Amino acid sequence: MLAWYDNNKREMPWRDCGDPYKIWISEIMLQQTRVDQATPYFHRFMERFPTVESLAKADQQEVLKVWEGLGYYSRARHLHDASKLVAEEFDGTVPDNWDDITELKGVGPYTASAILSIAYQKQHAVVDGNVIRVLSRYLGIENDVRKTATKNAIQEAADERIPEERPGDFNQAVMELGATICTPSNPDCEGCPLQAGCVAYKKVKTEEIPYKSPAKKRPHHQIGVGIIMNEDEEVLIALRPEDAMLGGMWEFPGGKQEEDEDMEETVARELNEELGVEVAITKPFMKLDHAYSHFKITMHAYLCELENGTPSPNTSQEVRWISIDELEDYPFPKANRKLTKKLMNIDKGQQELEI
DNA sequence: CATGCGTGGAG
DNA sequence: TCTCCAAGCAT
Repeated sequence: MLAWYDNNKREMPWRDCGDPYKIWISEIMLQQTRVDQATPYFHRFMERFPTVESLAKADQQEVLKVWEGLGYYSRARHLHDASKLVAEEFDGTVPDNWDDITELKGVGPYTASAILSIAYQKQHAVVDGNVIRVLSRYLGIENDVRKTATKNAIQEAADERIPEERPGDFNQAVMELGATICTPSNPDCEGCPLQAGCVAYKKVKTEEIPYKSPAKKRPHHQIGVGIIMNEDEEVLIALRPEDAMLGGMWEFPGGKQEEDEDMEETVARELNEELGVEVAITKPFMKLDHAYSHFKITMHAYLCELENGTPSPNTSQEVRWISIDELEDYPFPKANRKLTKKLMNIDKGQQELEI
């Protein structure tokens, strides 16, 4: 296993650096995220926040701005909170033991094991999606891997096999094998160093194992959004509640279409509920599809004008009028970012025409 | 213990 | 276009 890894390991941001802070950041970013997607974010993050102290001193908005586009934004908020704990309670050093490190927000069994084994050579086995796939096939575990009980059994099996020597490399080897050889479909069994002892291979069951019960279908919602523009060509944006989905990110106000309601009515109603104002719809601006983790939307955005009232943050932390130029300075989630990009492109085009 | 949380790439 | 899935965690 280790010999295979030494000959086949890919370039990893944390490899050979041994810096617990870098490994911590990497592992948080890699939760539910592919290496290729996280890598550029890792480099930008380290450039902006090179030390625990620099991260602990930063504003949450700065952290979320660097995280923008990576998703699962609670990871960024929890990481930021945890950096303050490390700075204040652990002398700026990432803890090197289970009890302390699992006190950090966002650090669960996987991340704790990864940091302790890779940064500190401690004997803790990681269990992630790759390990679940490799071990379920290798051991012939046919139970539903969505179940907690099955994952617990795999954790036990991994704990029994984590070696005293090079535990971090062993963990990375299993994950790497899962990412490159023991893939979900069409695994490369002929190139696999574990073929001889693999139950799934012997039983010709690599397609049946791991067994996963069917996922629930994601509902599809129609969302109406209002881009309110004032005489100074500023637009109104709202800061989402801390503990909500996309918490701490900015957005254009809006919400779900209700039955017997056309989309312009939806926008007017939502803006009235969220801001306490009356608006007039100026014209349709953009329609786009987007998929979140557990539902899908079609977003219908309209340009609006304020007719009555002063916007107040009824359902948000804060509302703010900003110029089109400033939109890029604020952290927006993906769907809203598509709207700001179009606004910025139009704005730029007009300026060029005026010149 | 089950469910809610983003996004982008692959098939 | 659609579904699945990827180095999980908090609640």
